[in-house]
Amino acid sequence: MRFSKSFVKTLRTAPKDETARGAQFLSRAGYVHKELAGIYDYLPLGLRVLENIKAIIREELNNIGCQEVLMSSLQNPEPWQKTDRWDIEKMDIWFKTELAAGGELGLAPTHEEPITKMMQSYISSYKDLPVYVYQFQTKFRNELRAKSGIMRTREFLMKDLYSFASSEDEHNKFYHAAEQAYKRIYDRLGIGQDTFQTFASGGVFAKYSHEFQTLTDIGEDTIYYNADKSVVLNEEVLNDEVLTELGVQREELQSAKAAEVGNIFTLGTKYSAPLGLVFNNKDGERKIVLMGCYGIGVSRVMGVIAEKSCDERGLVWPEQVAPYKYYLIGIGKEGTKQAEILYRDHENTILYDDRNLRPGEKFADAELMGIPYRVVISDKTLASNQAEITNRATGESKLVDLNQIQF
RNA sequence: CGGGGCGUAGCACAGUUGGUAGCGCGCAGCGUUUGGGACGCUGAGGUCGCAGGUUCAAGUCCUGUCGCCCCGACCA
Repeated sequence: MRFSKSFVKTLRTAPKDETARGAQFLSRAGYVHKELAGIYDYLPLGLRVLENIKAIIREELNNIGCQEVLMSSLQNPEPWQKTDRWDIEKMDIWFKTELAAGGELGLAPTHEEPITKMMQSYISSYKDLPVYVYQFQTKFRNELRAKSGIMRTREFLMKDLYSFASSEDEHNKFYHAAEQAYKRIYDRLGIGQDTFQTFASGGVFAKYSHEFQTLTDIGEDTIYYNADKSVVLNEEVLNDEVLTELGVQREELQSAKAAEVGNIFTLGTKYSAPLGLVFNNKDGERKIVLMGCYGIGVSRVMGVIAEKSCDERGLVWPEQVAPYKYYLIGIGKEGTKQAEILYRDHENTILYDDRNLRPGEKFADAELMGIPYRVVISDKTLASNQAEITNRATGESKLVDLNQIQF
């Protein structure tokens, strides 16, 4: 991308309605634009980050046999009434709307009910199982209080995956595969080091669920963990019974703030029973399908990465999620000429700052945006036919021969 | 939803006892600059969140309403 053609501008001061550091940088660097509290637009750079995160998730899920779909955002109340979740008393985060012709509709807060109903059309035999279906989809949740930029919002992008199995064995096998896939995903997103699979409340379906919690001061959850972090649990399940079950003492555990970046649940027949998702087994008996659900808040993950990967000057994206790998600056007449040539061959990986500005402003924006490598070509570097490459994370610079730069 | 703070130009802010709105950044033009947000001159940009009310006169006072931030509660 040519910076001069971008409609987005960077800001020198942070909008006063953002207080989280990562959120301030995302606004200042032009990744997102705020519409309302908890409601954001993703600008070209922000969209590229989201797409990079999605690509990693998609790859890992496809690898364990999942199939991608895209379901509707407008939802039929009927299956929700059957599971008793349509009532605002039962689910207080509903956004509801209505049809011009009469009748209510819901704006997708999640998709257990619709997908269970949808799968009725396709599952009728044990031969159809197991099956794993996921999507990247916008969810709407009428949160009482949105906060921390894109970390807790009323409209957000979520990857939700649902598994359908014919037996507990089959279910457990996939549940485990999903755990492993999640770990690989967080590793590839650059937050694996600080992300822990955590025992959490099972909500209404099961005794426990597993959350994936990433350490960050801005997180809303408090997690407790032992010395080698082999046991990690959410504060909400910190009680004697659980401690005994996990075989740890309260005194061994220390606490930290963390943000939930994923959650996996065993649903059992919670939805398949009331909605009648059944299949015939080998003996011709009707059985209820066993389900699981597995979520990752894609936009929240982006917020968590931004929050964790930044310094006084701005963002520091991990290479795999960065919107561009290189930020190219040409200084001086000849430097600019060479930069143009370089850019033309690598338009998709280079953010080329071709604006008619002094170098200092370009350096500042390169750092604010957090592009992993800054490439500078100037008379100074051209004297030896080289370019200077600076690593955003480490600050280290090195000179590389122009014809040897690997893009 | 309880408590606290706040809405004035794209962003950040000032605006005295009520007297008809200002600074910085950014933006436009010209010129000088060009390896760390440079400078000079000129200029554009506001129904002061919205709606009522009080007053000769409201950014300022009153009522209502919408929205924003923080703490807490809540969070399949």
